[in-house]
Amino acid sequence: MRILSEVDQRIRKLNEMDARTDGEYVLYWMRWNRRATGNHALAFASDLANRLELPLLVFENLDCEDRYANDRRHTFILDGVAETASAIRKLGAGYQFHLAHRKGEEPRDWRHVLAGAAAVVTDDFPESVDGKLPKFEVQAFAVDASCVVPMSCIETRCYAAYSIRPKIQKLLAEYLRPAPVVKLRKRFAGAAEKLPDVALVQCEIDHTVPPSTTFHGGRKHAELHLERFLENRLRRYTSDKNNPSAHATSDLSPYLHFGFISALEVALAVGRHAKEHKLMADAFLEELIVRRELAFNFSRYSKKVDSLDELPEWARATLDKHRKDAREHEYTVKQFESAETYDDLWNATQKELLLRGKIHGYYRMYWGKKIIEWSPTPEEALATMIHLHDRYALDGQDPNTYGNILWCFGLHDRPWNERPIFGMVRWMSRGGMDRKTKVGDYLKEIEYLERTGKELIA
DNA sequence: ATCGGCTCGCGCAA
DNA sequence: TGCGCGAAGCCGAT
Repeated sequence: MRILSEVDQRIRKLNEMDARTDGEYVLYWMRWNRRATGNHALAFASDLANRLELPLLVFENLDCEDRYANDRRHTFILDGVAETASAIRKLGAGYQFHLAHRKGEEPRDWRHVLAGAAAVVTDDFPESVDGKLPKFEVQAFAVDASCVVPMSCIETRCYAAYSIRPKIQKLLAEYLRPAPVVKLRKRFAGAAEKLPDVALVQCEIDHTVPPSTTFHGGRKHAELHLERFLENRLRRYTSDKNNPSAHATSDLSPYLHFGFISALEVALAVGRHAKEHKLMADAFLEELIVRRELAFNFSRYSKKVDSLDELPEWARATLDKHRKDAREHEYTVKQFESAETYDDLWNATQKELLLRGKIHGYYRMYWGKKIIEWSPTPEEALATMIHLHDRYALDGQDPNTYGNILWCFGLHDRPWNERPIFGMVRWMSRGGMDRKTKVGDYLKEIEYLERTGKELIA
């Protein structure tokens, strides 16, 4: 009983319909949480299937609709499909995956799959990032399986970490527990459908962005990263997290973004190590939960996440006041994209994005601040950052990423000394990077990665 | 090396 | 109504 009430806050009815009595199964449309374990949406769908005495069918798909759809993201997603399929089928549910090859192509059998559903469950995600969900002609639910503390528990927009932190802390005891494991009572009948043969060349996507040199998709790789973090990195986390060449962070953001692993699963795993590394765990959980969920809160209460409109008033005013300030260096999107600035550290961070598909969190702040400094206007700087993330980052198009990018413009931050271009928005300098991080080691690492396509330290 | 000031406004105590 | 303090810093004074 407890479990159900606990799950309630995660569940949003998408309409007032009843389950269809002639339905053959409950359908879970897996979109943001591509995993078979630790998934509240899957758990709710399973529970619903049991209550209706029906089997469960999981439908996952990948289309070419995103204008930035490319080999990198497609590969990362497809890496995980066989694993997900086998794990879902082991639960006794059906699993279908559809890969669209053309833009505008409706998932094969989608109408047919929908027509057989007594009810539909899908992942809940902030609409400013997710877009509008289709109208379902059948009972439908959206479940928040992304946040540790469900987004709906925080009923106001929060202006900074300090305002969401106590709210989350208070609810953590209730929500920091594993997603329920639900045993399906009815097996999905019928032979397992063959997974699609993957021929990326045939997909109508951008083939000029190659797969990441470093990150492979799927549950197994997510778990390997988590294990490596717990074994080798967590104990150094607070001292080294802002020194990229020390590799003390989890590198889990691509896996969290595609839902191969959940923040809750990571938090619980870190919690089990917390006795030995209490302070480290606290610092990590602050970022994994408080700051990540502050970003979800921002997306949830924003109309647009890719604009400066939602910045605090002081930030918009101060950036506007300095709009016409002279730029000592100014670059075009193309120059940024191909890492052609005068600053070797900045160029290396951009190359990290081009090659690994992800920039270390600390250097990403520097990367963003410099794009503001070297762009003709704040609006163009924002557009450049979003373009580069959309195109190259495996953790792009995520509430967390929009939060990180807009932080560079003052979101969730406070004013500081007024200076050119930035006004009172916090500034970061190359001197600071040289002082606080081992820039030389990082440059070597990226140079090696660029030359060989391999990581210097495996 | 360390420290205070910078500057605004939310959120809570009173 | 007042007050403390804050998403990751910088700079200049000591």
